[in-house]
Amino acid sequence: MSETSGRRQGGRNRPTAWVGFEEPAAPERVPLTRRRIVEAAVALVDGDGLAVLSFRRLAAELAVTPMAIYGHVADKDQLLDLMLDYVLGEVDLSPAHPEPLVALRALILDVDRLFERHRGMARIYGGSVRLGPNGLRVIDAVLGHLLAAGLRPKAAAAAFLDLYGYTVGHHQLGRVAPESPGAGEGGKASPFLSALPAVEVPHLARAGRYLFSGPPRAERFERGLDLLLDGLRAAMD
Amino acid sequence: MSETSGRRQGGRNRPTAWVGFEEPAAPERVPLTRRRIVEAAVALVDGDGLAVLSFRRLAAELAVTPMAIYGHVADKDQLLDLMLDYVLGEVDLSPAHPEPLVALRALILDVDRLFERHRGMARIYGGSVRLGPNGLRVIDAVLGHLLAAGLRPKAAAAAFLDLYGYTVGHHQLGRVAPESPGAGEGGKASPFLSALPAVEVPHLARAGRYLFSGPPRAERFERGLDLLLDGLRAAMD
DNA sequence: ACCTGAACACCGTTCAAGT
DNA sequence: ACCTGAACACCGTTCAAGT
Repeated sequence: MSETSGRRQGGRNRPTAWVGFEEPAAPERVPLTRRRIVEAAVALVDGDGLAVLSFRRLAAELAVTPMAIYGHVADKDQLLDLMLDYVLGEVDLSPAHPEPLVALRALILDVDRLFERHRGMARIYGGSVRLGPNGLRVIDAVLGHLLAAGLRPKAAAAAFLDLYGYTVGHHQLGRVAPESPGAGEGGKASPFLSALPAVEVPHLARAGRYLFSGPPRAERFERGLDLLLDGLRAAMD
Repeated sequence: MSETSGRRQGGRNRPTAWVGFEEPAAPERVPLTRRRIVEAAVALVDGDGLAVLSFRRLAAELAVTPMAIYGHVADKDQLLDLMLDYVLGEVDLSPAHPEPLVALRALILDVDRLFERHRGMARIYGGSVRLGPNGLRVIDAVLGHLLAAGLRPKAAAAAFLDLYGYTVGHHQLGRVAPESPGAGEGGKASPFLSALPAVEVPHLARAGRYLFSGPPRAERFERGLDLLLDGLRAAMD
């Protein structure tokens, strides 16, 4: 249905004849770079979801043959790694607060907003991911705050996994919504809240409507994050 | 390489001649049912990972044409929904303890063990999921314990999402490991811990080795779960 | 009613060739 | 050095046909 979108730029079918009327020396053909590929891929996923990302679609977007991409990226797995590291470069790592756990809170919330901006990117963690420089810097910053708060290295590593796992998981479950349009990536709705058998699932009938109709996901994330941080603080004493 | 595995049962090439020597009335052709399809799909994913699940491969495993599956399952999305609900039926919902939060802890740990048994199944939550009866029963049980602990419906719904999001997220990040064989689904290693630039990421250099070489994932999960539950308890007073 | 076979519109990726 | 074109071995899914 949207298979012509790659040709919309019109950079492909330039005139063949008309000698003397060509463009002066305009670089019609922008050189393909790894950065251009990754940026186009992220934009594609931001717009239409991770499911539509393919070398062929991406190549069309770049007005290039699918095989041209292989000159700059080894395979699709590496492309996903590069995309993840590219968006992780947007995280603000400057410590915004002298109190380590408060600075950490701000950092994690920034990561949360990142995955809110780039929906579908959190799903990449579902596969096996090779971390790049930006990913390493984010981990390092989180560990830095945890160590500064007084945690021993082993406890800091465990806390990082808890916090980051919670963040990634929240972005997968937080998008499962019933009947709200455009909730699922493919627009698929899950209308399970309508006509619930109250006899079989009485508690769901009571509290179920707050599962998805409550406060927005980002706010719910912040509440759960505070649970984890409070637990961390309590465990330190 | 393993493309012949579907024919190993030998149910396909029965003798055509030899009249009078046929099997008496043995039902050589086991009828295809939705249950058989879902069980085979779960077994396939348990063995080789979610990536190898295809209607064609599944059909080979069942000694059937790919199209035969469509008689019992609408499409691949529905198959994933059915698989998830099938394994969620293995969760023990009986309250093992009079104290609600202790019973809840046991329940969540049982879900964790479930995703440990069926690796790759937690990844299904990355897409849009329609919940089945078993999935609803699990949510209902979690909400029941939270309500019994004294949480108001709205707070119980929020706590469910925190706990379940943490569980699913932990099963995705917890499998990202460097260089350990068979860690990633495709066996892909991520050797980032070797030769880390200590100047750029000093905290990672200090605590990074505990990220993956520490206690096993299940134990780390339990520690993080207690953080959440302690935070819940503290927030109730 | 249930399964098959051929076909369509896609994939990632390899190989040999073009400029 | 960088891009193209054709081809291979896969996908999910539709359609028309078999029994």
